[in-house]
Amino acid sequence: MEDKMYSYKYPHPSVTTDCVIFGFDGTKLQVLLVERGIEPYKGKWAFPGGFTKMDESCEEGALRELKEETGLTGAYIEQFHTFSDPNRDPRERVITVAFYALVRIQDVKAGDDAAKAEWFALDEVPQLAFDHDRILRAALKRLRERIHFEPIGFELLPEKFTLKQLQNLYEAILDVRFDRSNFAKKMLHFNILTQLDETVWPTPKREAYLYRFNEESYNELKQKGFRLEF
Amino acid sequence: MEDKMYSYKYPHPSVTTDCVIFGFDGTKLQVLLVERGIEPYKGKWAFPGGFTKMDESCEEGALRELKEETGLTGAYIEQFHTFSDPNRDPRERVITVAFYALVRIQDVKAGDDAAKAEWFALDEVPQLAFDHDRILRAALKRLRERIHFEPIGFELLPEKFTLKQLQNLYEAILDVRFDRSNFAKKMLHFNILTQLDETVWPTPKREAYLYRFNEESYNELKQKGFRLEF
DNA sequence: TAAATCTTGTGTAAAAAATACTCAAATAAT
DNA sequence: ATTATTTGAGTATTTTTTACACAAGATTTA
Repeated sequence: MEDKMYSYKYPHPSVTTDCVIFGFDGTKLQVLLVERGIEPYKGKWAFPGGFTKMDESCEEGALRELKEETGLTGAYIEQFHTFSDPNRDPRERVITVAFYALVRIQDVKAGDDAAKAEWFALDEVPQLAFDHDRILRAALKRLRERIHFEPIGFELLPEKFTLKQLQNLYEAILDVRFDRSNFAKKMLHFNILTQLDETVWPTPKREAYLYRFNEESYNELKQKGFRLEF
Repeated sequence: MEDKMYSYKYPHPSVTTDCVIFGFDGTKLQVLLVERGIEPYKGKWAFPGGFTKMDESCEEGALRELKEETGLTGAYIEQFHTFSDPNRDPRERVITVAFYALVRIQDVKAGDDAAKAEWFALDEVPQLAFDHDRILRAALKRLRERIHFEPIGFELLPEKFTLKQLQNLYEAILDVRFDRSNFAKKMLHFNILTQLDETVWPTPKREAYLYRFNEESYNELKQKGFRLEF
Protein backbone atom coordinates (compact mmCIF):
# COMPACT_ATOMS: atom_id res chain seq x y z
CA MET A 1 0.00 0.00 0.00
CA GLU A 2 1.39 3.29 -1.10
CA ASP A 3 1.95 6.15 1.28
CA LYS A 4 -0.59 8.62 -0.04
CA MET A 5 0.19 12.17 0.94
CA TYR A 6 -1.95 15.29 1.06
CA SER A 7 -0.20 18.38 -0.28
CA TYR A 8 -1.03 22.03 0.05
CA LYS A 9 0.52 25.19 -1.27
CA TYR A 10 0.45 26.68 2.22
CA PRO A 11 1.00 24.89 5.52
CA HIS A 12 -2.13 23.74 7.32
CA PRO A 13 -2.62 23.15 11.02
CA SER A 14 -4.10 20.00 12.49
CA VAL A 15 -7.47 20.44 14.13
CA THR A 16 -8.54 18.39 17.12
CA THR A 17 -11.34 18.41 19.66
CA ASP A 18 -10.95 18.00 23.39
CA CYS A 19 -13.79 17.35 25.76
CA VAL A 20 -14.02 18.29 29.42
CA ILE A 21 -16.52 15.79 30.81
CA PHE A 22 -18.24 16.96 33.98
CA GLY A 23 -19.98 14.62 36.39
CA PHE A 24 -21.46 15.04 39.87
CA ASP A 25 -21.14 12.50 42.68
CA GLY A 26 -23.67 14.17 44.97
CA THR A 27 -21.13 16.36 46.66
CA LYS A 28 -18.35 17.36 44.34
CA LEU A 29 -18.00 18.24 40.70
CA GLN A 30 -15.80 15.72 38.88
CA VAL A 31 -14.04 15.52 35.54
CA LEU A 32 -13.19 12.44 33.53
CA LEU A 33 -9.53 12.14 32.50
CA VAL A 34 -7.66 9.60 30.39
CA GLU A 35 -4.04 8.67 30.88
CA ARG A 36 -1.90 9.24 27.82
CA GLY A 37 -0.29 6.08 26.49
CA ILE A 38 2.05 7.74 24.03
CA GLU A 39 4.44 10.63 23.84
CA PRO A 40 4.34 13.54 24.29
CA TYR A 41 3.18 13.75 27.88
CA LYS A 42 3.08 9.97 28.12
CA GLY A 43 1.66 8.93 31.49
CA LYS A 44 0.10 12.35 32.08
CA TRP A 45 -3.65 12.79 32.35
CA ALA A 46 -5.58 14.65 29.69
CA PHE A 47 -9.08 15.22 28.40
CA PRO A 48 -10.43 12.78 25.85
CA GLY A 49 -10.14 14.07 22.30
CA GLY A 50 -8.64 13.53 18.92
CA PHE A 51 -8.31 14.66 15.35
CA THR A 52 -11.30 16.01 13.51
CA LYS A 53 -12.01 14.16 10.29
CA MET A 54 -12.45 16.00 7.01
CA ASP A 55 -16.09 15.04 6.62
CA GLU A 56 -17.35 15.79 10.11
CA SER A 57 -17.95 18.98 12.02
CA CYS A 58 -16.11 19.53 15.28
CA GLU A 59 -19.33 18.76 17.16
CA GLU A 60 -19.60 15.42 15.38
CA GLY A 61 -15.93 14.75 16.02
CA ALA A 62 -16.28 15.50 19.71
CA LEU A 63 -19.25 13.16 20.05
CA ARG A 64 -17.41 10.45 18.15
CA GLU A 65 -14.35 10.70 20.37
CA LEU A 66 -16.57 10.73 23.43
CA LYS A 67 -18.16 7.49 22.33
CA GLU A 68 -14.85 5.89 21.41
CA GLU A 69 -13.16 6.77 24.68
CA THR A 70 -15.96 6.54 27.22
CA GLY A 71 -18.85 4.71 25.57
CA LEU A 72 -21.11 7.71 26.05
CA THR A 73 -23.63 8.45 23.30
CA GLY A 74 -25.88 11.43 22.88
CA ALA A 75 -24.28 13.39 25.68
CA TYR A 76 -24.97 17.06 26.16
CA ILE A 77 -21.97 18.90 24.77
CA GLU A 78 -21.20 22.53 24.22
CA GLN A 79 -18.30 24.15 22.46
CA PHE A 80 -16.70 26.81 24.64
CA HIS A 81 -13.36 27.91 23.23
CA THR A 82 -10.76 27.21 20.58
CA PHE A 83 -7.17 27.07 21.73
CA SER A 84 -4.65 28.04 19.12
CA ASP A 85 -1.34 28.96 20.69
CA PRO A 86 1.20 28.00 17.98
CA ASN A 87 3.27 26.06 20.53
CA ARG A 88 0.56 24.31 22.50
CA ASP A 89 1.58 20.95 21.01
CA PRO A 90 5.31 20.21 20.81
CA ARG A 91 4.96 17.99 17.74
CA GLU A 92 3.24 20.22 15.24
CA ARG A 93 0.75 23.02 14.93
CA VAL A 94 -2.46 21.78 16.49
CA ILE A 95 -5.53 23.91 17.00
CA THR A 96 -8.07 22.39 19.33
CA VAL A 97 -11.74 23.14 19.62
CA ALA A 98 -12.72 22.53 23.22
CA PHE A 99 -16.09 21.25 24.42
CA TYR A 100 -17.54 20.41 27.75
CA ALA A 101 -19.97 17.57 28.32
CA LEU A 102 -22.44 17.11 31.16
CA VAL A 103 -23.11 13.48 32.00
CA ARG A 104 -24.39 11.30 34.80
CA ILE A 105 -21.39 9.75 36.48
CA GLN A 106 -23.04 6.34 36.66
CA ASP A 107 -23.51 6.31 32.87
CA VAL A 108 -19.74 6.09 32.38
CA LYS A 109 -18.08 2.82 33.11
CA ALA A 110 -14.70 4.35 33.66
CA GLY A 111 -11.67 2.28 32.90
CA ASP A 112 -13.17 -0.55 30.90
CA ASP A 113 -12.20 0.69 27.47
CA ALA A 114 -8.84 0.67 25.82
CA ALA A 115 -8.13 4.04 27.31
CA LYS A 116 -7.64 4.17 31.05
CA ALA A 117 -10.25 6.67 32.19
CA GLU A 118 -10.83 7.92 35.70
CA TRP A 119 -12.97 10.47 37.52
CA PHE A 120 -11.24 13.22 39.53
CA ALA A 121 -12.82 15.70 41.89
CA LEU A 122 -12.07 19.24 40.84
CA ASP A 123 -9.73 19.85 43.74
CA GLU A 124 -7.83 16.65 43.08
CA VAL A 125 -7.10 17.05 39.40
CA PRO A 126 -3.42 16.28 38.74
CA GLN A 127 -1.20 18.31 36.47
CA LEU A 128 -2.48 17.81 32.97
CA ALA A 129 -0.87 17.29 29.57
CA PHE A 130 -0.51 20.08 27.00
CA ASP A 131 -2.47 23.22 27.92
CA HIS A 132 -5.29 21.22 29.44
CA ASP A 133 -5.05 23.02 32.78
CA ARG A 134 -5.97 26.17 30.96
CA ILE A 135 -8.73 24.37 29.12
CA LEU A 136 -10.20 23.16 32.39
CA ARG A 137 -10.24 26.65 33.85
CA ALA A 138 -11.97 27.99 30.75
CA ALA A 139 -14.54 25.18 30.84
CA LEU A 140 -15.39 25.94 34.45
CA LYS A 141 -15.71 29.61 33.72
CA ARG A 142 -18.12 28.94 30.90
CA LEU A 143 -20.10 26.42 32.90
CA ARG A 144 -20.57 28.98 35.65
CA GLU A 145 -21.76 31.58 33.19
CA ARG A 146 -24.10 29.18 31.43
CA ILE A 147 -25.88 28.25 34.61
CA HIS A 148 -27.36 31.74 34.71
CA PHE A 149 -29.18 31.21 31.44
CA GLU A 150 -29.94 27.51 31.33
CA PRO A 151 -30.75 24.91 33.94
CA ILE A 152 -27.81 22.78 32.86
CA GLY A 153 -27.57 21.14 36.23
CA PHE A 154 -30.21 18.60 35.37
CA GLU A 155 -27.93 16.79 32.94
CA LEU A 156 -25.67 15.97 35.86
CA LEU A 157 -28.26 14.69 38.32
CA PRO A 158 -30.19 11.40 38.29
CA GLU A 159 -33.74 11.48 36.90
CA LYS A 160 -35.14 11.97 40.39
CA PHE A 161 -33.37 14.12 42.90
CA THR A 162 -33.94 16.04 46.11
CA LEU A 163 -33.71 19.78 46.52
CA LYS A 164 -30.70 19.16 48.70
CA GLN A 165 -28.89 17.39 45.86
CA LEU A 166 -29.79 20.17 43.46
CA GLN A 167 -28.50 22.74 45.91
CA ASN A 168 -25.29 20.76 46.45
CA LEU A 169 -24.76 20.75 42.70
CA TYR A 170 -25.24 24.47 42.31
CA GLU A 171 -22.99 25.12 45.25
CA ALA A 172 -20.35 22.82 43.77
CA ILE A 173 -20.49 24.47 40.36
CA LEU A 174 -20.53 28.04 41.61
CA ASP A 175 -18.46 27.42 44.73
CA VAL A 176 -20.83 29.35 46.95
CA ARG A 177 -23.24 28.59 49.79
CA PHE A 178 -26.99 29.20 49.64
CA ASP A 179 -29.61 29.44 52.32
CA ARG A 180 -31.53 26.17 52.08
CA SER A 181 -34.95 27.73 52.41
CA ASN A 182 -34.35 30.54 49.99
CA PHE A 183 -32.76 28.25 47.43
CA ALA A 184 -35.81 25.99 47.42
CA LYS A 185 -38.15 28.93 47.15
CA LYS A 186 -36.30 30.37 44.19
CA MET A 187 -35.92 27.07 42.43
CA LEU A 188 -39.55 26.10 42.81
CA HIS A 189 -40.65 29.53 41.72
CA PHE A 190 -39.52 28.81 38.16
CA ASN A 191 -42.02 25.96 37.92
CA ILE A 192 -39.62 23.69 36.09
CA LEU A 193 -39.59 21.05 38.81
CA THR A 194 -42.23 18.39 39.37
CA GLN A 195 -42.58 17.12 42.89
CA LEU A 196 -42.86 13.33 43.27
CA ASP A 197 -43.01 11.18 46.42
CA GLU A 198 -40.45 10.16 49.02
CA THR A 199 -36.83 9.23 48.78
CA VAL A 200 -34.51 6.60 50.11
CA TRP A 201 -31.42 7.62 48.21
CA PRO A 202 -29.60 9.64 50.81
CA THR A 203 -32.03 9.37 53.79
CA PRO A 204 -29.73 11.06 56.25
CA LYS A 205 -32.46 11.89 58.73
CA ARG A 206 -35.87 13.03 57.69
CA GLU A 207 -37.08 11.92 54.26
CA ALA A 208 -37.09 14.50 51.50
CA TYR A 209 -39.34 14.85 48.49
CA LEU A 210 -37.97 13.79 45.15
CA TYR A 211 -38.26 16.08 42.16
CA ARG A 212 -37.99 15.68 38.44
CA PHE A 213 -36.94 18.30 35.90
CA ASN A 214 -39.92 19.33 33.80
CA GLU A 215 -38.61 19.95 30.31
CA GLU A 216 -41.97 21.11 28.94
CA SER A 217 -42.34 23.88 31.47
CA TYR A 218 -38.73 24.79 30.90
CA ASN A 219 -39.23 25.20 27.17
CA GLU A 220 -42.29 27.35 27.78
CA LEU A 221 -40.33 29.49 30.18
CA LYS A 222 -37.45 29.75 27.75
CA GLN A 223 -39.77 31.03 25.03
CA LYS A 224 -40.88 33.88 27.25
CA GLY A 225 -37.28 34.64 28.06
CA PHE A 226 -35.95 34.26 31.55
CA ARG A 227 -32.79 33.90 33.53
CA LEU A 228 -31.86 31.57 36.31
CA GLU A 229 -30.41 33.81 38.94
CA PHE A 230 -28.12 32.74 41.71
CA MET B 1 10.88 30.49 -7.52
CA GLU B 2 9.99 26.97 -6.88
CA ASP B 3 6.50 25.87 -5.91
CA LYS B 4 7.16 24.57 -2.46
CA MET B 5 4.40 22.27 -1.21
CA TYR B 6 3.44 21.22 2.29
CA SER B 7 2.59 17.53 2.56
CA TYR B 8 0.84 15.58 5.28
CA LYS B 9 -0.02 11.95 5.76
CA TYR B 10 -3.60 12.89 6.60
CA PRO B 11 -5.66 15.69 5.06
CA HIS B 12 -5.69 18.95 7.02
CA PRO B 13 -8.35 21.66 7.01
CA SER B 14 -7.66 25.31 6.47
CA VAL B 15 -8.24 27.52 9.48
CA THR B 16 -9.41 31.10 9.17
CA THR B 17 -10.70 33.82 11.44
CA ASP B 18 -13.73 36.00 10.79
CA CYS B 19 -14.54 39.10 12.75
CA VAL B 20 -17.95 40.61 13.37
CA ILE B 21 -17.17 44.26 14.04
CA PHE B 22 -19.84 46.06 16.03
CA GLY B 23 -20.19 49.80 16.12
CA PHE B 24 -22.83 52.18 17.48
CA ASP B 25 -24.01 55.34 15.75
CA GLY B 26 -25.94 56.71 18.71
CA THR B 27 -29.15 54.96 17.76
CA LYS B 28 -28.55 51.66 16.08
CA LEU B 29 -26.07 48.85 16.38
CA GLN B 30 -23.99 48.50 13.19
CA VAL B 31 -21.68 45.93 11.70
CA LEU B 32 -18.79 46.50 9.32
CA LEU B 33 -18.87 44.42 6.16
CA VAL B 34 -16.48 44.09 3.25
CA GLU B 35 -17.50 43.32 -0.30
CA ARG B 36 -15.88 40.21 -1.70
CA GLY B 37 -13.77 40.86 -4.76
CA ILE B 38 -13.23 37.25 -5.72
CA GLU B 39 -15.16 34.03 -6.12
CA PRO B 40 -16.85 32.35 -4.42
CA TYR B 41 -19.60 34.75 -3.41
CA LYS B 42 -17.96 37.52 -5.45
CA GLY B 43 -19.85 40.76 -4.94
CA LYS B 44 -21.48 39.54 -1.75
CA TRP B 45 -20.81 41.12 1.63
CA ALA B 46 -18.93 39.28 4.32
CA PHE B 47 -17.08 39.82 7.57
CA PRO B 48 -13.40 40.70 7.43
CA GLY B 49 -11.20 37.70 7.95
CA GLY B 50 -8.58 35.46 6.48
CA PHE B 51 -6.24 32.57 6.92
CA THR B 52 -4.48 32.02 10.19
CA LYS B 53 -0.72 31.84 9.84
CA MET B 54 1.25 28.95 11.30
CA ASP B 55 3.12 31.11 13.79
CA GLU B 56 0.24 33.13 15.17
CA SER B 57 -2.69 32.29 17.42
CA CYS B 58 -6.19 32.85 16.13
CA GLU B 59 -6.44 35.94 18.33
CA GLU B 60 -3.31 37.36 16.73
CA GLY B 61 -4.61 36.45 13.32
CA ALA B 62 -7.92 38.15 13.92
CA LEU B 63 -6.20 41.34 15.10
CA ARG B 64 -3.88 41.26 12.10
CA GLU B 65 -6.75 40.88 9.65
CA LEU B 66 -8.64 43.62 11.46
CA LYS B 67 -5.73 45.96 10.99
CA GLU B 68 -5.18 45.01 7.37
CA GLU B 69 -8.79 45.42 6.37
CA THR B 70 -9.97 48.32 8.53
CA GLY B 71 -6.88 50.01 9.94
CA LEU B 72 -8.03 49.28 13.49
CA THR B 73 -5.37 48.43 16.05
CA GLY B 74 -5.76 47.21 19.59
CA ALA B 75 -9.49 46.69 19.29
CA TYR B 76 -11.44 44.77 21.90
CA ILE B 77 -12.06 41.33 20.45
CA GLU B 78 -13.57 38.19 21.82
CA GLN B 79 -13.73 34.74 20.34
CA PHE B 80 -17.27 33.39 20.44
CA HIS B 81 -17.59 30.27 18.30
CA THR B 82 -15.81 28.05 15.81
CA PHE B 83 -17.76 27.08 12.72
CA SER B 84 -16.79 23.78 11.23
CA ASP B 85 -19.50 22.46 8.95
CA PRO B 86 -17.55 20.44 6.38
CA ASN B 87 -19.35 22.20 3.52
CA ARG B 88 -19.36 25.75 4.74
CA ASP B 89 -16.83 26.74 2.08
CA PRO B 90 -17.43 25.39 -1.44
CA ARG B 91 -13.71 25.35 -2.29
CA GLU B 92 -12.18 23.26 0.42
CA ARG B 93 -12.52 22.33 4.05
CA VAL B 94 -12.29 25.57 5.99
CA ILE B 95 -12.82 25.83 9.72
CA THR B 96 -13.28 29.38 10.93
CA VAL B 97 -12.79 30.75 14.40
CA ALA B 98 -15.21 33.64 14.79
CA PHE B 99 -14.61 36.78 16.84
CA TYR B 100 -16.53 39.89 17.51
CA ALA B 101 -14.93 43.29 17.95
CA LEU B 102 -16.34 46.33 19.69
CA VAL B 103 -15.10 49.59 18.20
CA ARG B 104 -15.98 53.24 18.01
CA ILE B 105 -17.50 53.85 14.64
CA GLN B 106 -15.56 57.05 14.12
CA ASP B 107 -12.26 55.17 14.55
CA VAL B 108 -12.86 53.28 11.31
CA LYS B 109 -12.37 55.16 8.12
CA ALA B 110 -14.55 52.79 6.13
CA GLY B 111 -13.82 52.38 2.47
CA ASP B 112 -10.36 53.90 2.21
CA ASP B 113 -8.43 50.65 2.14
CA ALA B 114 -8.08 48.15 -0.61
CA ALA B 115 -11.14 46.35 0.62
CA LYS B 116 -14.43 48.14 0.20
CA ALA B 117 -15.78 48.30 3.72
CA GLU B 118 -19.12 49.70 4.82
CA TRP B 119 -21.22 50.00 7.98
CA PHE B 120 -24.69 48.45 8.01
CA ALA B 121 -27.37 48.81 10.63
CA LEU B 122 -28.40 45.45 12.00
CA ASP B 123 -31.79 45.57 10.33
CA GLU B 124 -30.28 46.51 6.98
CA VAL B 125 -27.64 43.82 6.68
CA PRO B 126 -27.81 42.24 3.22
CA GLN B 127 -27.57 38.54 2.55
CA LEU B 128 -24.05 37.50 3.41
CA ALA B 129 -21.47 35.18 1.88
CA PHE B 130 -20.78 31.68 3.20
CA ASP B 131 -22.47 30.98 6.55
CA HIS B 132 -21.93 34.53 7.72
CA ASP B 133 -25.62 35.04 8.44
CA ARG B 134 -25.36 32.31 11.01
CA ILE B 135 -22.14 33.80 12.34
CA LEU B 136 -23.85 37.15 12.82
CA ARG B 137 -26.72 35.61 14.76
CA ALA B 138 -24.29 33.76 17.01
CA ALA B 139 -22.27 36.94 17.59
CA LEU B 140 -25.36 38.85 18.63
CA LYS B 141 -26.42 36.09 20.96
CA ARG B 142 -23.05 36.10 22.63
CA LEU B 143 -22.92 39.88 22.84
CA ARG B 144 -26.30 39.89 24.58
CA GLU B 145 -25.16 37.29 27.06
CA ARG B 146 -21.87 39.06 27.74
CA ILE B 147 -23.53 42.30 28.64
CA HIS B 148 -24.84 40.65 31.79
CA PHE B 149 -21.35 40.04 33.09
CA GLU B 150 -19.28 42.85 31.69
CA PRO B 151 -19.99 46.45 30.83
CA ILE B 152 -18.89 45.92 27.26
CA GLY B 153 -20.96 48.83 26.05
CA PHE B 154 -18.24 51.30 26.87
CA GLU B 155 -16.04 50.09 24.05
CA LEU B 156 -18.70 51.24 21.62
CA LEU B 157 -19.31 54.71 23.01
CA PRO B 158 -17.13 57.80 22.82
CA GLU B 159 -14.98 58.63 25.87
CA LYS B 160 -17.67 60.93 27.18
CA PHE B 161 -21.30 60.08 26.80
CA THR B 162 -24.71 60.86 28.20
CA LEU B 163 -26.97 58.47 30.06
CA LYS B 164 -29.32 58.73 27.12
CA GLN B 165 -26.65 57.43 24.76
CA LEU B 166 -25.79 54.62 27.13
CA GLN B 167 -29.43 53.68 27.38
CA ASN B 168 -29.84 53.80 23.61
CA LEU B 169 -26.91 51.43 23.29
CA TYR B 170 -28.26 48.93 25.76
CA GLU B 171 -31.65 49.10 24.13
CA ALA B 172 -30.08 48.56 20.73
CA ILE B 173 -28.04 45.59 21.85
CA LEU B 174 -30.79 43.88 23.82
CA ASP B 175 -33.66 45.10 21.64
CA VAL B 176 -35.75 46.17 24.59
CA ARG B 177 -37.03 49.44 26.09
CA PHE B 178 -36.12 50.75 29.54
CA ASP B 179 -37.68 53.39 31.73
CA ARG B 180 -35.32 56.34 31.54
CA SER B 181 -35.36 57.16 35.23
CA ASN B 182 -34.96 53.58 36.39
CA PHE B 183 -32.19 52.88 33.91
CA ALA B 184 -30.18 55.83 35.19
CA LYS B 185 -30.74 54.79 38.77
CA LYS B 186 -29.57 51.28 38.14
CA MET B 187 -26.58 52.29 36.07
CA LEU B 188 -25.36 54.88 38.55
CA HIS B 189 -25.84 52.44 41.38
CA PHE B 190 -22.91 50.37 40.17
CA ASN B 191 -20.57 53.32 40.70
CA ILE B 192 -18.62 52.68 37.54
CA LEU B 193 -19.57 55.99 35.95
CA THR B 194 -17.96 59.33 36.68
CA GLN B 195 -20.12 62.38 36.13
CA LEU B 196 -18.50 65.26 34.24
CA ASP B 197 -19.95 68.56 33.01
CA GLU B 198 -22.27 69.55 30.19
CA THR B 199 -22.64 68.30 26.67
CA VAL B 200 -23.03 69.68 23.20
CA TRP B 201 -22.88 66.43 21.32
CA PRO B 202 -26.52 65.77 20.72
CA THR B 203 -28.13 68.75 22.51
CA PRO B 204 -31.64 67.97 21.40
CA LYS B 205 -33.31 70.11 24.08
CA ARG B 206 -32.07 70.40 27.61
CA GLU B 207 -28.40 69.77 28.19
CA ALA B 208 -27.43 66.47 29.74
CA TYR B 209 -24.49 65.55 31.94
CA LEU B 210 -21.64 63.74 30.36
CA TYR B 211 -20.24 60.62 31.99
CA ARG B 212 -17.06 58.66 31.69
CA PHE B 213 -16.56 54.99 32.35
CA ASN B 214 -14.49 54.46 35.48
CA GLU B 215 -12.31 51.45 34.83
CA GLU B 216 -10.80 51.47 38.33
CA SER B 217 -14.14 51.19 40.06
CA TYR B 218 -15.15 48.58 37.55
CA ASN B 219 -12.16 46.41 38.31
CA GLU B 220 -12.85 46.69 42.03
CA LEU B 221 -16.43 45.71 41.47
CA LYS B 222 -15.38 42.82 39.27
CA GLN B 223 -13.11 41.48 41.99
CA LYS B 224 -16.01 41.34 44.39
CA GLY B 225 -18.07 39.60 41.78
CA PHE B 226 -21.14 41.24 40.33
CA ARG B 227 -23.52 41.09 37.46
CA LEU B 228 -24.91 43.83 35.31
CA GLU B 229 -28.61 43.13 35.24
CA PHE B 230 -31.01 44.37 32.60
C1' DT C 1 -37.36 4.44 76.32
C1' DA C 2 -36.41 9.21 76.68
C1' DA C 3 -33.39 12.83 75.32
C1' DA C 4 -30.52 14.87 72.10
C1' DT C 5 -29.36 15.68 67.35
C1' DC C 6 -29.94 16.28 62.66
C1' DT C 7 -32.57 17.19 58.43
C1' DT C 8 -36.57 18.72 55.98
C1' DG C 9 -40.93 21.45 55.20
C1' DT C 10 -42.98 25.70 56.06
C1' DG C 11 -43.38 30.34 57.21
C1' DT C 12 -42.39 35.36 58.40
C1' DA C 13 -40.42 39.90 59.01
C1' DA C 14 -37.09 43.16 57.40
C1' DA C 15 -34.18 44.89 53.77
C1' DA C 16 -33.26 45.70 49.06
C1' DA C 17 -34.50 46.18 44.34
C1' DA C 18 -37.56 46.86 40.55
C1' DT C 19 -41.34 49.35 38.65
C1' DA C 20 -44.43 52.92 37.46
C1' DC C 21 -45.11 57.18 37.93
C1' DT C 22 -44.90 62.71 38.85
C1' DC C 23 -43.08 67.31 38.40
C1' DA C 24 -40.25 71.18 37.48
C1' DA C 25 -36.28 73.21 34.95
C1' DA C 26 -33.80 73.91 30.60
C1' DT C 27 -33.89 74.37 25.80
C1' DA C 28 -35.56 74.64 20.95
C1' DA C 29 -39.07 75.47 17.72
C1' DT C 30 -43.27 78.03 16.51
C1' DA D 1 -44.55 84.43 24.51
C1' DT D 2 -46.26 79.85 23.90
C1' DT D 3 -45.69 75.10 23.10
C1' DA D 4 -43.31 70.87 22.90
C1' DT D 5 -39.42 68.11 24.15
C1' DT D 6 -35.83 66.44 27.04
C1' DT D 7 -33.37 66.03 31.36
C1' DG D 8 -32.76 65.83 36.54
C1' DA D 9 -34.76 64.60 40.59
C1' DG D 10 -37.91 62.40 43.39
C1' DT D 11 -41.81 59.30 45.34
C1' DA D 12 -45.00 55.56 46.21
C1' DT D 13 -46.04 50.80 45.30
C1' DT D 14 -44.96 46.30 44.33
C1' DT D 15 -41.86 42.57 44.04
C1' DT D 16 -37.82 40.09 45.24
C1' DT D 17 -34.13 38.95 48.24
C1' DT D 18 -32.31 37.88 52.53
C1' DA D 19 -31.94 36.32 57.17
C1' DC D 20 -34.06 33.90 60.34
C1' DA D 21 -37.53 30.92 63.28
C1' DC D 22 -39.96 26.74 64.36
C1' DA D 23 -42.02 22.32 64.29
C1' DA D 24 -42.24 17.54 62.30
C1' DG D 25 -39.91 13.26 61.02
C1' DA D 26 -36.05 10.30 61.73
C1' DT D 27 -31.74 8.67 63.71
C1' DT D 28 -28.39 8.46 67.32
C1' DT D 29 -27.16 8.65 72.11
C1' DA D 30 -27.70 7.99 76.98
